Amino acid sequence: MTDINILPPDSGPHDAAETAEIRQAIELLFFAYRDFTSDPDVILSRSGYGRAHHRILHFVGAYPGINVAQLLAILRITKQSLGRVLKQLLKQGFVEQRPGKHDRRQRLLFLTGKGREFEARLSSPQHERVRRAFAAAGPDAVSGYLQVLEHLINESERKIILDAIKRG
Amino acid sequence: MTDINILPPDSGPHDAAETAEIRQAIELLFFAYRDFTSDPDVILSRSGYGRAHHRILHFVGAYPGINVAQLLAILRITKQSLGRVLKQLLKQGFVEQRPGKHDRRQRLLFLTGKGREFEARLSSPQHERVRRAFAAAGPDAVSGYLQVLEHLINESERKIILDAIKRG
DNA sequence: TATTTATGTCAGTCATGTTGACATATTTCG
DNA sequence: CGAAATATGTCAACATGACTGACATAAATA
Repeated sequence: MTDINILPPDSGPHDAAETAEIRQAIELLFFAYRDFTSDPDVILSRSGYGRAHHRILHFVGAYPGINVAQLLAILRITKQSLGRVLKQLLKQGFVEQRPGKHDRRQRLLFLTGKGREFEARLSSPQHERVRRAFAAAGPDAVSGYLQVLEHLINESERKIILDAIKRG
Repeated sequence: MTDINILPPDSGPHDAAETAEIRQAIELLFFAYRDFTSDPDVILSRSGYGRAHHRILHFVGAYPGINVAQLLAILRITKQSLGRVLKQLLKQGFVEQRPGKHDRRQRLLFLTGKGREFEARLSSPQHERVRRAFAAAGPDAVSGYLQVLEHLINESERKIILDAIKRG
């Protein structure tokens, strides 16, 4: 037992206390996201739609005139997956398509009045949750929150996404 | 046209600029979570497992001796859903069960050595992502980030969850 | 004109969630 | 002690939303 135990045991490439902090932060993100996404689910399941519908409604609402390829890139799903859900939203009159001005192969997507109404109803409990959390945590905390989220995004796409979000 | 247009148009119960800020924050959370969860997917799909397996491995690893009911409450799924995935993890020797000391009906869950190893491999890219984001954003931002996440959690369970996370 | 691109669609499969019903062991209550 | 409640497991059927692979059409581009 001639060890000189200055460092804590099992201190690998990363500090153990720091690792615990990271684990806690990961769990916090899990729980926050779990509750955050549960808000629209109540309304959705009563209406016979799912989260996939909400995601489409959100991004078409936020970026009117978005095309199919862009939507696919955002959602990271295949066109077959998107197609099934989007077809329903078109048929129900929540979303409409117009051919692109410059490229007439493209189908630009827009929410109809009915679509905007439904999207707002789905989003409102989520908006309220975020609004309350921001108010409770205060502006400095919000700023830090946004900074960390930005850095969690893949660096390769970070700039493009941030630009799009701010313009949207 | 005798309107006195002092307020911006369509200013409902909430300020329009604030609403835009909330929408941006929601999208940022979506993109951050999307990329955050994509990390283990690469390893998982190569191994023939899914996110459901990872979630179980994470929480059993973080809370050794957790029982089935607690795990169900955290994941918010039915015991049938949990059962299917947990059964595989037991059979593959990643998780083991021991009867509860006080209540022998309970099955307390633990990771095996093999399970700890696999969990660490799955989590490491996620940990690295968070670690880098925290380092880039700085300690004050991290503190704000955590504060906001806490307030996004349902208020009714917030205290219990936070206590559990900090003890875990 | 030939090729590439943007989109749509058919068919089959998989992962993971759901509900409902029922079984077993154990604890707790009257 | 015996009855009821609890913790867990399991069977079956079904829904949602992912996936792959193949193929079709219209429009842009080389």
